[in-house]
Amino acid sequence: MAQRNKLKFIILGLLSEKELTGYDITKAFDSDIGEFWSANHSQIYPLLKRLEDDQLISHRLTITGEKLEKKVYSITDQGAKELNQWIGEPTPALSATKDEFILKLYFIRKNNDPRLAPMLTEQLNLHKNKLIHLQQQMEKKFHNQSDKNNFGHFLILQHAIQRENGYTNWLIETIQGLKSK
Amino acid sequence: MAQRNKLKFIILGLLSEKELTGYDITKAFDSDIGEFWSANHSQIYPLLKRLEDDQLISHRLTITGEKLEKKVYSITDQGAKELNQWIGEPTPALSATKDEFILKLYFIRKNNDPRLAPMLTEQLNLHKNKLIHLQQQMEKKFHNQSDKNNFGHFLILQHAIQRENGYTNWLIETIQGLKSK
DNA sequence: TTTATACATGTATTTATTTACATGTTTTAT
DNA sequence: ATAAAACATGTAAATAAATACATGTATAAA
Repeated sequence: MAQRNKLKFIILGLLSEKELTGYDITKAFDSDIGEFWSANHSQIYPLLKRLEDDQLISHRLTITGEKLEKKVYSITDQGAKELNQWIGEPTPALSATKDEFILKLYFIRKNNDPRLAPMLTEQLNLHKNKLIHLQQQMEKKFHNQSDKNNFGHFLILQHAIQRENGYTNWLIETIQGLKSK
Repeated sequence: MAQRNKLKFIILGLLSEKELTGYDITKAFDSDIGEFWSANHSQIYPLLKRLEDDQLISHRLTITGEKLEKKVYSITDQGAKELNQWIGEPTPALSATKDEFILKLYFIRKNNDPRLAPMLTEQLNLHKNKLIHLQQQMEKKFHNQSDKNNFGHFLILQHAIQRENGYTNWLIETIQGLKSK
């Protein structure tokens, strides 16, 4: 599904906290943001250029070592304005969660299909690992009390943990249900 | 995120149950399949043509009324083979769940941001309605005992209900948490 | 010291997806 | 009878996103 330019707002959002290079932004999708969005550097670099043309961000050059040039991007007032406008807008659409495993499951008609157990077990492993990873993130970033300056991040981590917990429980119960037949 | 041709398998999967027109397939995304995937007719019609070129499906013409032509598509043996191969393959990737609301939440830093309560309430309404809709679907399609010939569909409905239940509970608790401050 | 890995930034190509354009028929409600 | 809604099938254009191509630097490990 071609999203309506959410990536633009992700970049603005990341830059609203601190200045970053294109590489930093790319890396963000391997950690935090990666829990709920994905993007490649080949999409990010051209978009940075476009956002700068639109005066939503600007950059300055720095040199690392002898000659490695970095473009460090910052958000402009106009960029911050657009970001906050987007956040404040209603979010009425509940987009379909495109989960390939669920899709495959839909086309399995019989409860004695021999592929069911291995499929469910594979997913259980994946979601268990994801849950562990999320719990570690939570521990690492919000150990005892919640960081007052990243409340949204705390909430989405909490939500993701809750979701993966539910997912694994459903998988476990479904696997149990298969065995008792 | 441009998916790796999942739509192809959705079409094959739908046709593996019964023959359908392009219009029928388009409609499927408004109901069942729509819970976890989306597609427009402008994507479906050209793909039907391509799948027929690849001999995974075939069609016959029928006339409704005086002259309304319909192309009724069926899956071929080769198509069924590819479908089952896909279902049997591992599904190792856990794709990011692209949820615009969660994205916005991530960029809210302060727990006293005035936008939080209305945002959470809006989502609570959406997810409550979705939950009700899913429960109605479950009641309608699998009333007393589960249909033995649509076990996968039963499972994904169960999973979706579980997920929306968790989502609404999390929203309710988060809204409660905001008030007690 | 050399090698692997991470840092850093781009472009090109292909594919996926959305929105809009375009046309006509049949059925149902008024 | 007529109008609205649903049925039915396409194409065009724009945007989003993935994969592959392309190049070079800095740092950490062996």
